[in-house]
Amino acid sequence: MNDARWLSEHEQGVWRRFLAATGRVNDELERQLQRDSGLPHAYYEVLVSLSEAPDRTLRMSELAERSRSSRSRMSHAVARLEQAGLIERKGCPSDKRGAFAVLTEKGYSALADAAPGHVNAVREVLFDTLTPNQVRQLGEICSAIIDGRPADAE
Amino acid sequence: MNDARWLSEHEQGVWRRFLAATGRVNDELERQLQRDSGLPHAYYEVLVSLSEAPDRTLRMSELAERSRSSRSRMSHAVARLEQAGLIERKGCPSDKRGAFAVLTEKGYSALADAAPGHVNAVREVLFDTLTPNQVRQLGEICSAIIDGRPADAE
DNA sequence: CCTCCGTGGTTGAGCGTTCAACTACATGGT
DNA sequence: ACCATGTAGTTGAACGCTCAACCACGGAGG
Repeated sequence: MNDARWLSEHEQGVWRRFLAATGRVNDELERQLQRDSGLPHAYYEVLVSLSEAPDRTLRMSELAERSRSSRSRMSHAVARLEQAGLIERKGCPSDKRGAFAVLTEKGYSALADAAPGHVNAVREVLFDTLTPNQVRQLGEICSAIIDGRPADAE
Repeated sequence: MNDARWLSEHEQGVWRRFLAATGRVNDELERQLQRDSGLPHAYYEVLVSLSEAPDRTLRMSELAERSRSSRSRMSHAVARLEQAGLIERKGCPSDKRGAFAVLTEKGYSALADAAPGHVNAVREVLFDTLTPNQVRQLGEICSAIIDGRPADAE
């Protein structure tokens, strides 16, 4: 068990705190949303994506991309949200394989009801605990991770 | 939909990148571990906790705490890992309600086999993309989030 | 001793995610 | 026109997590 580039003591500390911190953020959000709106965070984000799209409508694959989700997952999710009346499916005339997901009125108000509590939870668990400088740093760190290569930061 | 402390443009950008970045890290690790070892990341961490404990043994509740997990989840997890032969359960003589989880030899070698690839994945997705300064910043940010209150950082 | 409550841990149902098929349609080449 | 290949989306089974209920034991008070 000693033939690889192990983490230094410091790196290991950061890594464990990273897991603890991101775990805490996720758990907090998940519990808050589930408790107050009966929605998993992933489904909440689907509603957000649709609410921001023109005509509150998106292709399934667009929706999957924006939620960084697989097509399969989105299929299941939309099925569930449809049966809850928050989304409707519509076929695509120009490409008969395609399908649109449309946010219903009920879906929009569910989102509007859920949003304030959600934003509040995000503030409490993240932004209220960080200095403005740390928020900026976190933004750059996340950009670097997303891009998957070193970013030029101070 | 306008009666709460909404996020500023900048905060929203950071928040979305935060979700994308942490999602990416999680997905990457989950896939790598599942592919190369057939273990979910959560189960891998259980093995790590046990491997670091004296006699490679821990009480169920200790194990749950260290993995920031519920007792129920740990019960299911240990059941699964036991049936895979990586862990054994032992009763506690002094408190007949209690139960110990013990890492087996097979469990230890499964961990030893999985560790290098895992560490490598952690490096690739996180530490290789950040400057040393950013790593330090990330550590402090995570500490602040864990503590749930502002930390005094530069 | 007995009762009451708190604790350690397990169980089962319900749900979301994953993975590997699978259907249906589009598109390019011959 | 035909076939191959690729793309859009769905489906079902397996699995992990959550939640509420539950069992078994320990400890304190009467």
